[in-house]
Amino acid sequence: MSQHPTMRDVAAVAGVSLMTVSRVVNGESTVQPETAARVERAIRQLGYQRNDTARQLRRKGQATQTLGLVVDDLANPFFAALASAVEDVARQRQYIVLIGSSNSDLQRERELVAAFCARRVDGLVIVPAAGSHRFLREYLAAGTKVVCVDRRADGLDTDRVVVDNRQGAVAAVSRLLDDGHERIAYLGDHRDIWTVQERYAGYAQALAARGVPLVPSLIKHGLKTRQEAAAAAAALVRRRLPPTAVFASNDVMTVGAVDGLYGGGRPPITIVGFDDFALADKLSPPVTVLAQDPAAIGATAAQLLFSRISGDTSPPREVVLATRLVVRA
Amino acid sequence: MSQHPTMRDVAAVAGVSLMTVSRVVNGESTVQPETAARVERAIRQLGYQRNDTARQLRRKGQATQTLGLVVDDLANPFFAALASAVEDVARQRQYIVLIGSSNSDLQRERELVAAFCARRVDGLVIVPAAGSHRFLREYLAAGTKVVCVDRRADGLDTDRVVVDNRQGAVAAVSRLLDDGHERIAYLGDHRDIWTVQERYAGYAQALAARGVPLVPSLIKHGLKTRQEAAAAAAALVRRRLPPTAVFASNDVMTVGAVDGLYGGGRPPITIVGFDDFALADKLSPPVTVLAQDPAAIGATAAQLLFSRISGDTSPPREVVLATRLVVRA
DNA sequence: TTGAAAGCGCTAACAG
DNA sequence: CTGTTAGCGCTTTCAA
Repeated sequence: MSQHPTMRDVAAVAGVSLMTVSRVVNGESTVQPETAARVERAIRQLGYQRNDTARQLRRKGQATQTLGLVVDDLANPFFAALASAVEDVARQRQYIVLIGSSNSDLQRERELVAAFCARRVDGLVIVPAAGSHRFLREYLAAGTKVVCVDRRADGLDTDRVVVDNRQGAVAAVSRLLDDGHERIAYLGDHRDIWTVQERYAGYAQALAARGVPLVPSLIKHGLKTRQEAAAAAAALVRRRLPPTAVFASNDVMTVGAVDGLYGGGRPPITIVGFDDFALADKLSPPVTVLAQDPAAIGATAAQLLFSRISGDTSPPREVVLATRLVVRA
Repeated sequence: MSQHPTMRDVAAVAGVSLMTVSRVVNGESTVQPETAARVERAIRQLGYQRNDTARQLRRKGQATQTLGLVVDDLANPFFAALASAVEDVARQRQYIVLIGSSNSDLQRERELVAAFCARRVDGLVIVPAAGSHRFLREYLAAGTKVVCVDRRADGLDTDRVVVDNRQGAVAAVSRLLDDGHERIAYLGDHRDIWTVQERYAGYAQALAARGVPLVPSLIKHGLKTRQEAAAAAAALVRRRLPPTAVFASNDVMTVGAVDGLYGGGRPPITIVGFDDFALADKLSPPVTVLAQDPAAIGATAAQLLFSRISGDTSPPREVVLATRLVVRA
């Protein structure tokens, strides 16, 4: 329960000056082996561990070797995979990662960003919540690098890594139309989220391209949880004229749709969902999905961030990764 | 791209002393409103943001309000849910979280712990990798609080939160025996992981209790990935005398077993797995599981850690959470 | 090869 | 109410 010993303590025990301890701790070779050995003995004896925060303070202008990562919801496997990839890349550069979930709450996101920047992170990877991100400008102005992932940030032009949500949704819904479906329902999260907007736009665009009218009663926006999606899906099949297919705009919606539509002896309704998920191929019938690669998104974002930290000052870039329609019939 | 302005800069602009700026920044009410307003104007003008690392340095003996979290693999939904719960609890206490994955590598775990402690985290939540954790003693001695989760740490007596793995495995396998199974295969990860040991022990114990002999060729240890588990499962059914059931010792094994055993028109083999997973109930046949509550594990661990950080010095506690056998026939 | 002095950005403890 | 002084643990700079 003793406090942390300091270099001064080590110096006293080893009978040298504080500077000599500093040199040994930092592996400088200008210390006489004998002296270094005495210092190292003292270090072990006292259990000395360098205080990196104090170190960073003095080494001004130096990187803190810390990244901040703000995802929407870490418990969601999509964001978990993304976060894991960011951490992997960070590890290779000897960086450590501060993490937090915004839970789609802009205020919470701001608090996390503020807390991370107060700790002087070198860069931020952010899955932006809905709402204006002008507040980030002051951090950018102070030199903090920012890369947005998965979604575009409103009111801010930074590097970002996204997938082609609209084109993906068009492909998925077109496929359903090709297969003869006409009453295709839509299940989606709140439309203030950029990806949700794009995917819904793709849904509408694909229908319009074939002259199929949008049927408001087949369209459910604002679903936040698997349970809500399941309830919405179950309600759809109880209609006099149920849909023959459902387009689910993310993994939570898809799994919810499976909950609501599979089992119970009903003839299953075809589901196509954005985001791949484990065992989608083992359901009966299997679920066709638009697969993204969250690990690739995270890794790309982290690499982009490191190139900025290393001094790249070229104009903001947008990297658009493709989605892959995984047809499972 | 300007550097971060300091309190000194703000003071100069506002025409006050540095201390007055400090007082305003920290919301002390002893500053005359007019002066405070001038300072706040200067803060906005310069885009000043308090440097919390410098702050912590001076406020000695104070908490850094930072937690370190080391999981095995953040991309695994189980650990992601656990991590998310830790972060939730931390948020409520105004703490932020440093995170890292050990990928079952003790060396990597040590590096993460060292990096986190060098940043002077107040406490650590660790999913310990296999191997001796005596190295943690020096951090404990320095006052860092540690709670282990999911697994016991070899050679270290700290607070920990685990589930009753052995009893759970006994319950699961006994259930299979009750249903008339006798040739029950086992698929598991490397036995140097504590949970794996315990679950295998439970498997063996349940068989022994009924006088069913262990059949070495039905037992596959050391499987690390879903693919390896799938291959092992597929190999089992190609035997002359295939097992009639499989006990999968974690979610990766279970999903791999589903990969290897479901579909293809074969009569499916009964699977019982440790860890629940999404849509286990929607497979045909559905998969019976031993459900854990990773969020509860993480939240409990974080709460335990905070009680230690708050000064609780009672002897180390072990919290054992129950598993729940979710029978899906 | 080693050490002394100065100071990173901030706050505690006092003065005024 | 405001300012001055000292110093957190460390590194930079310069001197011995």
